[in-house]
Amino acid sequence: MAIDRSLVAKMPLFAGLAPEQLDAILSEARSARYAKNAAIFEQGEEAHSFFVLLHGHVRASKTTPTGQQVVVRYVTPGEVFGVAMAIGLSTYPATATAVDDSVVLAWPSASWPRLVAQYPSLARSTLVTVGSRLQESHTRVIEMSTQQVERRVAHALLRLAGQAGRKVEQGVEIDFPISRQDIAEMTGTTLHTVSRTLSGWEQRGLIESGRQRILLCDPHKLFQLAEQAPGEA
Amino acid sequence: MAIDRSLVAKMPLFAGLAPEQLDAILSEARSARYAKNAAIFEQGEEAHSFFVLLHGHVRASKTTPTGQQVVVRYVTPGEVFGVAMAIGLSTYPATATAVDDSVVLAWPSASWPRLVAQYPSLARSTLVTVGSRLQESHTRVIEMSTQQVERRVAHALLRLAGQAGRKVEQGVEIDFPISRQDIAEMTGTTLHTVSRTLSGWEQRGLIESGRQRILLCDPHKLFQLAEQAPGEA
DNA sequence: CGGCGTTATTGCGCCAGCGCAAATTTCCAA
DNA sequence: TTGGAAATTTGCGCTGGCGCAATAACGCCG
Repeated sequence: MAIDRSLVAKMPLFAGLAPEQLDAILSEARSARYAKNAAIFEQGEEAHSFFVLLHGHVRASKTTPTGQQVVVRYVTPGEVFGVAMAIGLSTYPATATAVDDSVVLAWPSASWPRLVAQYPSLARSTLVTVGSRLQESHTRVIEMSTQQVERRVAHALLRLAGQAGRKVEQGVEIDFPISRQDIAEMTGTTLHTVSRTLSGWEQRGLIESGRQRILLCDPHKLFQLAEQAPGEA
Repeated sequence: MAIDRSLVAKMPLFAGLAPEQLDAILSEARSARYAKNAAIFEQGEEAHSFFVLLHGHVRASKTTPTGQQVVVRYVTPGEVFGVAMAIGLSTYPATATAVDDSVVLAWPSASWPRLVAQYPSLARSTLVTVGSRLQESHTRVIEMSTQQVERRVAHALLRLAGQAGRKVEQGVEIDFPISRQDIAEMTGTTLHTVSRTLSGWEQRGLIESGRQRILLCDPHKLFQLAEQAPGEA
């Protein structure tokens, strides 16, 4: 069963490849479907494959030795993930979980060296991808170093809305199930504090939320909140 | 003035290159010396060059719009830095400052696309480098999310000692000038808290410190401190 | 050798946000 | 429809560590 070229032609990873080259690469992939909450791979496991997300949403998270979890990022369709081999790791540094029913393409990690040798643009675009994740991670470090919780949560919501926001009548809704706990693990706080923060915003009409569901009603006000200096309340 | 191949032959960036290839690459580099506290490049500036550090130590830091600084990392000899172009940026995302008299090799960023096309192993090794920095950054996010200040500072010191530790009679000394403020900016705290923490350790004989100087007398105890669960005091 | 700027130390008060715990709501499966 | 698990909300008390401010030590340079 061949995979349709049009599904992936516009992905950054495959930029600069001729249609035949793309077909050749795709012919080596298998596609797989993961149900909501299914694990795609686990932290520490042998990195047998790398992936491109076609449909759905995937959470990448790390667990500390004491069992605490931290969400590294959410993967949106079109992104690569699990590229451990490319960055010199033989095991996955994080756990990938489908947060929604998801469809992926998968290649054996063992094919990576040959693929990059054959198609140098793969190395270039992967470098750009990893580089931008490094920037994001630095941004997160800076936020955690210099901002208090409310602003961090605001930033996190706006980022999620930008990556996976679905426009609806009353605003922008985050297009996959996400809990208070998840947001806490993204922002370095506790689900209690996130709950309190969101409750406050809901009362002020900035958001509307429910079980694993968040709708941004007033992204602009939220943005002001995220950017405002500590003094100006 | 040709640059001696032996200086750089063992660097990961140049792994897998033949001696002639190495010479060809080096022939395009210029070397430069920066005095202590000199800026090598500034955040936001056009990314004209990328660098390899030959000697000395360089601090990479980011400044927030409100003027707060965060230390991204310390560069040790043999490492590349300023590879903005390779990760798709046209300006430097951080400021690089020599913390000691330092010597670098520099290539024009404009040469990067040609160099990687010519020597694909450059892309591969840069990908590994950027990937490992991503891991480090994630580690830092996790530490800031889950550990309290004392453990974070302990981790930071141990990491610095590993990268730039100089064995002396009484222990391991960090081999470049570093202030309490610097450590605060690495760990997401304030210089006051760092000072108090280090004072405490000094009284317990774990370290010895002075102006911009830190000596680890008992790295093992420090390690226990860094790894111990919050409960076990 | 003395003055000055930088860096480090330390005391004190305060508060953002954590930890605990209990109640409540929502969803799902049987 | 009902039972139960998971997610969320909220109150309360406490504390780690920040902010401020004053002092002290260090090193450089004239």
